[in-house]
Order: sequence, then structure tokens, then C-alpha cells
Amino acid sequence: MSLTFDFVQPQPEAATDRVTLFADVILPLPLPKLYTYRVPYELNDQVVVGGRVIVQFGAKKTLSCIVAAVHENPPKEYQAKYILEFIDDAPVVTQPQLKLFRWMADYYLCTLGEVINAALPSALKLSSESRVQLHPAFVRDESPYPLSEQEEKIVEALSTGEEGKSLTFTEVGEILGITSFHKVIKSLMQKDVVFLFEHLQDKYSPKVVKKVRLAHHYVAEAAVEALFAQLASRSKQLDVLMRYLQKVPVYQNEHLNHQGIEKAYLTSAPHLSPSAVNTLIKNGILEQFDVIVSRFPLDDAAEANMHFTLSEAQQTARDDVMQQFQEKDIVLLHGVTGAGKTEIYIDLIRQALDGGGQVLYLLPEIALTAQIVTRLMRVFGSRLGVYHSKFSDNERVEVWNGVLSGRFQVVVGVRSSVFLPFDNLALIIVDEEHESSYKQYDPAPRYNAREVALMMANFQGARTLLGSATPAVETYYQTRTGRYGLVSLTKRFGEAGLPEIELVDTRKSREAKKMHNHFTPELMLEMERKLGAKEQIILFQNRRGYSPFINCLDCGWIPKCQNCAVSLSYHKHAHELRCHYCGYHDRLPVECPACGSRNLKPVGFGTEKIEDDLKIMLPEANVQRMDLDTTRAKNSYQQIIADFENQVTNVLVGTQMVTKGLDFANVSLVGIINADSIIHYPDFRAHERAFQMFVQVSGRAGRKGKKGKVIIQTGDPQQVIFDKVIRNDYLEFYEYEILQRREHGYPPFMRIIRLTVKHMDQHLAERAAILLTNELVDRLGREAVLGPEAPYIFRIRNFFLQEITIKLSREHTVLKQAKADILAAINAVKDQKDYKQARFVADVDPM
DNA sequence: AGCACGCCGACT
DNA sequence: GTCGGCGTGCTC
Repeated sequence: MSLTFDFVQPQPEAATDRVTLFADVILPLPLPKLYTYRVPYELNDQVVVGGRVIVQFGAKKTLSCIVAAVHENPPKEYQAKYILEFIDDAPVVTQPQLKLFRWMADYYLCTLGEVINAALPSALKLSSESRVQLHPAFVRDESPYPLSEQEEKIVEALSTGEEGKSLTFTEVGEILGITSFHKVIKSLMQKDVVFLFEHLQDKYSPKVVKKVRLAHHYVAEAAVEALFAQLASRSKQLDVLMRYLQKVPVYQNEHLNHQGIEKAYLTSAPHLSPSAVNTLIKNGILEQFDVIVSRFPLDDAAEANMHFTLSEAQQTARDDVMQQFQEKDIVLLHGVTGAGKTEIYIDLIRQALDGGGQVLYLLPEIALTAQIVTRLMRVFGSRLGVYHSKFSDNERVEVWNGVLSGRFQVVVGVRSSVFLPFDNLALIIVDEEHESSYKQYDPAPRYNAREVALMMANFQGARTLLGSATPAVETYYQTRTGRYGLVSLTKRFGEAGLPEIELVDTRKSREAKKMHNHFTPELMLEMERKLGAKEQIILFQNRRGYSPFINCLDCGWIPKCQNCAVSLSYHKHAHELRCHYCGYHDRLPVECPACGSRNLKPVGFGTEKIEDDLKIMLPEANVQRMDLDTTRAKNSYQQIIADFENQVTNVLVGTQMVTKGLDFANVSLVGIINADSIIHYPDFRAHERAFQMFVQVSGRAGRKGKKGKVIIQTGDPQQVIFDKVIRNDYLEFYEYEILQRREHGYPPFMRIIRLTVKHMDQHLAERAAILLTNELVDRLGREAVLGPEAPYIFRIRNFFLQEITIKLSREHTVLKQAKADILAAINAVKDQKDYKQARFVADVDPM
């Protein structure tokens, strides 16, 4: 498939309206190619590449889609349908984005439609089933924007009837009696009159801030003066008024008044009295109103008021990065945890902004906390946009449009922020670049945001700074080949020493019958000691739930998931058995369904059991658990962090979540309950992941000058990896690991593409996989294709799985041809009628 | 992804 | 004899 994105500018000459234009359009569907629609003559000047149009697709569907190219070549085999409506007069997807999206579709073996689908917030997708609702902050007749007659009609329709009434787009069209109603909806959304109705909306309670502004009849200059005269003897009220005018100079620009000011601001200085403010409101001089704000405060005043100074080491590192950017586009900042990388980032961001460019700061989801956002807000104020997956769709659109309009020059965000419409990037920062959560797995595109960021920087001539305490082996390798620059920061900020790491042999303790549940005497003793000293503890156990399975002691029966080939995990709190792969859950049976015995015993342990045991063994401690189960609700994550920060809780038990980006000053002990399950994972990256995990958790121990302690429980303390963890010797770990990778032909020396064949019928899944393997071998050669093989968990959601691993050399030409071959091989199998129901998933660079 | 068209089982 | 099951193919 070849796509062109060349924008054929409609000619401004008189002949324009004679030209027949066609638009190639990206439909938000997993279709392998673009579709061509015809532009109505009279609307030739309205086509915009990157703008949205509404088209009829198939017999029944009208869809909004993105114009990818405009040209004059009528399709030969079919009659193009007309575009029904143009929504945008400026692109919502920019040219650089289209280029990037096309690269993503090619590289990750998916369709452009899938990329667009993942990229656009659904509010920009406008399907005809979408619904709109009056914006909670909208007050009739008080809108700052004039409404057209049509817009008034919709407001009328939405405000008659019960609170929170909503209309579908189709209904809006019916009310207006026109088919081109999308522009009206877009305009209403822009004016904050309506917003997209989301089904989850009831869960979303917007944060409301009380604001005040001058009543409108006082806004004119003469009126303000009269007001001063009127209040001459009320000094308290004058103070308030002065402060308001200082902040909102309505005498310079009357329109400033509409936005008003936070009520709290008027009472924030000691000489100001809240009662004076209330009196002014009561007398109708000020008026109070509510505004819905996003979770993170925008504060213009905070701008540039944070002039922290970098330590000497930080300055050196910063200068070094700058130096290397002269020659290299990509630099790795390898800094131990707690070395103060964030300050360096902030400094570099500031410089990039001063140069007039945009900045993207990527963080893994769990590291994008209120802590870091508040800190960045303080420096960058309203120029900072925040893109987080927990935000509502409307908030995401706000960031999207803010980037387009130039309102947001810096965005701090998660994986999906690589989709935002940047067109002038100067710097991208990928913090914790080794994190596997940068890789999206489930719906296509199965992209790695780090790699996409690098490509985006390449397209836009930006520099990329990768940051990590434990860089991915692939990344570090690139510093060795000289492709990436390298800057190392080895000292912890504030001279806090690295924690002391102790290995404890669980096998010995178990043999000596000294284990207290899953705790060695050493860990128990240390916990008691730290609690006595009023210090805090983090315990890491990489498995949620109470126990990974239940076992009948009499007949050996183990409950299994009915959809997947896994045992069901026991969740004691919910009193349930759950499948961690498909979400199936059931009540815990009272007796064994196989033999009727009541001897059902949990085997193994997860975070929930650790929490439970601790509550009994250390009754005086306040234990909190942090894992997927306790953080599902919207604010629970923040709550757990806050409680631990404020030392309401003493012990935090958690999964991976506790290892990332959280700084707690009072933590002096970190315990890894079971290191072995992490090391012995059947995957070539197991050692790397283990090393990263251990070093990252250890980094949580001991900050602010205190030396922390880490206890690692393992059945085999002799394993080579521990030695490197204890000495925190990344380099030694790297040298060891890179040898393995070279020897066994893994990344960074080879590129891996994993194909998964899925079928409801086990036999057909196997047959299809064998057939596909043969097709692949024919095209790529025997040595490039491994498998097929049933994965460890060979059945998920009722689909039997077969995996084929393809190893390719990293040369671009090889890769390009190989991908074409892979697609051809898949199609060759798909076309056989026996395998019509087989599904094929390609994962490029799997993690 | 949807949605229509089409060919085989249990019902008025 | 039909209604409807979902398997297959198409949508500019």
C-alpha cells in the first residue's frame, strides 16, 4: 500500500470550481487502506488535509474521519461517494502527525485506522451515536459568546426536561432539520455550552472552584472610579477591591473581568478579611460564580517563581547533556535513583522553551503523580498541559486543542501523549525509559512510546533525552555504538548514601523452621526495629490477591478459569476466586466440587496475604496495601500515597506500583518478599527486569541523608544477579547481559516480531500456526522462524494460542521486506477457508 | 468494526 | 413449509 499525503492546494484562480477534487480518508476502523471520497465542487476550498469530514460508509453508517490527502485522480473501479460535511477549517491532525502515524502503522504492522483510533480522544471522533449534554458550568444568558439561532435551539432542547438531559448527534440533526449539524455541535463544544456525554460521567465529579468578579455595571472605567469614592470609608473593602484590580486590570481591558479570580485569592493575604469579600458580594459589587477546573491548578502567577539552583553535579550533568546534544540527537542520562534528574529535566525544558520550541515530557503512568505535576506547574504555569489516562475525554480534548493553538508549550504525559499534535518539538524527555509500560499491548497499535518518541523527534528535528537509573539493555548498547550520547550521574542528591542491601536465605530459615509465614526472622526483626524508631517500611510482592490458587487437601482439586488455562487466584477480601487474565470471578466454594471435602487451602501468597499476616504479626503497625485491586477507584491511589506520606500508615505492601517514582522521606526499610519468582520468569528479559525491579525498589529506601536498608528474601542467594544488585553495579550487569543477548541472538542484535495465532478450536489453532510457520519459512528462511509453540498460558478468553517468534537482522531494508513477507504469509493462511475464524496478531518488539 | 447477504436446523 | 442461527465478504 502506498499513501501520499501531499496536499494539493486548491488553486485560487477562477478555474478552481471546475476542478474535481477527491479526498483520501482515514476511517477509524481497522481497514488496510484509505478510501476515496469526492469533494462537492462548491466546497472545494473547504478541504483541509488533517481536517475531519463526515462521510457515508456502507449502507448505514456515517462516520467522521480524517482527510489524509487531496488529489484530482478519480478512482477507476468505482464511483466515489460525496463527502457529506466538513467539520474543520484547520487541521486537527497536523502534517507531522500524519507522517508519524503512517510510520507507526508500517512499523507496528497495523492499519492507519487503528492508529487514528488510539490517537484521537473520542470527543474528536464524533460518531453519530455520541451524545451531548449541557456543560455543568453553562448558565443560560450568561455565556460570554453569542449563540446563533441554531445553537439556541439546541440549548433550548437540552434545558427542557430533566437535569442532565442528553441528545444524540442524530437527534440534534433532527431538531435543526439539517444534515450538516456537526459544525453546530463543534461550535457549541468550543463555547463550553455542551460537552460530550460519557457513560462514565456519573463517576466523574468535576472539581468546582468558587470565583468572583466585578458585577458588570462596575466594569467601565468611570464606574470603577465611582466605586472607589463610594467605598472611601470602608478600608477593608477597598483593600479587597485593590487586590482584585491589581490582579485583574479591568481598566486596561474590560474583557479580563469575565474570567474573574479565585475567591480564595482575595482572602489569601493576612490583611484581607473574608467578611469584606462577602460584604462586597452581598452588596452586588462583586459577583460570585462557580467554575469547573481540571484536577491540576493553572496558575499564571507561579510562573518563574521557582529559581532553585542545581547542585554542582547536576550542573555538570546538565552541561554535559547540552554538549552532547551538539553532536547527537539522543542522549541517555544514566542517573542513580535520587540523583535529582528531575531538576535537570526542568532546566533543559526551560531552555528549550526559551528557544521557542515545544517540549514533551513522557512518564510512565504510575510515575505521573500529583507530586511531579504540581512541581512542574510551579515552574511552567499555564504553559504546561497534562495528559493522563485517568482524565476524562473532554479534558484530553482540551490538551489536544491547547497544543494545536500553542497554549500548551510543554506537555507532561503518559504513553499516549506521543499522539498529540506537536509540530515544533525541540525536546522530548522520556523518563524511566526502560519501563515496559511504555509498550502498549492489547489493542493495536502495539507501540512503544519511547521508540515513537524517538521517531517523532527525528521527524521534527528535536533532541531526545532518555533518563533512567537502570537503562534498558538496548538503550545502553546504543551509547556503546556511539549512536546515543551518555551522561552519568552516580551520586545521590544531598549525599544520601546508597542503601545497604542484605540477602536473606529463605530456604535455610524454612529448614530451621524459623519462618513466620513468609517472613524470615531477619526481616521480622528489622521491621520491628524500624517501627520502634517510627520509621516507615515498604514491602514488595509482585503478585496481587491472597494466593495464586486454592488446593483441595483431600483430592488435589484446583479451581481453574473456565475461559483461560490458568488457576483462579483467591481474593480473600472480596471472598472470591478471580482470573487475572479475563476477569472471570466466582464465589469461593465451601466444599470441593470434586470430592465434597471442606479442606480447601490457599497455596502461595500475594499482596493481600502479606497484608493480612502483617496485621496479625505486627498489630501495632498500620498496614496499607497498594495494588491494582486497591487503586481501581478514582482517587484511592492518591489517598494511599497521601496517607503514607503523612505517616498515617507505617507499612506499605504493594506490587510494582510501589517501585516507581515515589519519594518518601521517612522510609528506611524496603523488603522484597520473594525475589525468585521475578528472576525465574521464562523470558529473555527476566534478568533485566529483575535487576531493574530490585534496584528501583531499593531506591525507595533512605532519602534525606538517612541510610536505608533493603532486605531481599530468596531461596538461592548465590545467583549472579544479586551480587550486581547489592553493589548497584549497572555496568557489570550490562556487560554480563549483553553477552547473553549476543550469544542467543536477542535484541539489540536482532529484532523480534512475535506472531500470535488465536482460534477457539485448539486443533485449528495448531494447524493454522503450522501452516503460517511454513509460509514464513518459505519467505524468510528456516533460521528466522521459531515455533510454533503454545505459550505457558495457552488459552485466554476461550481462544487457544500459538506463538511464532521471528528474529530479524536490524537492517532497515531487511525489516521492510520482512514485514511485507509477514503480511503476505498471514494473508496466505487467512485466505484458506478452514482458517477464516483464526485471528492473527503481530507484536513488533514485544516486551 | 458493523452490517447485509446467504445457506442449514427447530418451530408455527 | 418459514424464522433465524452465525459464517463470509464488503464497505469508496
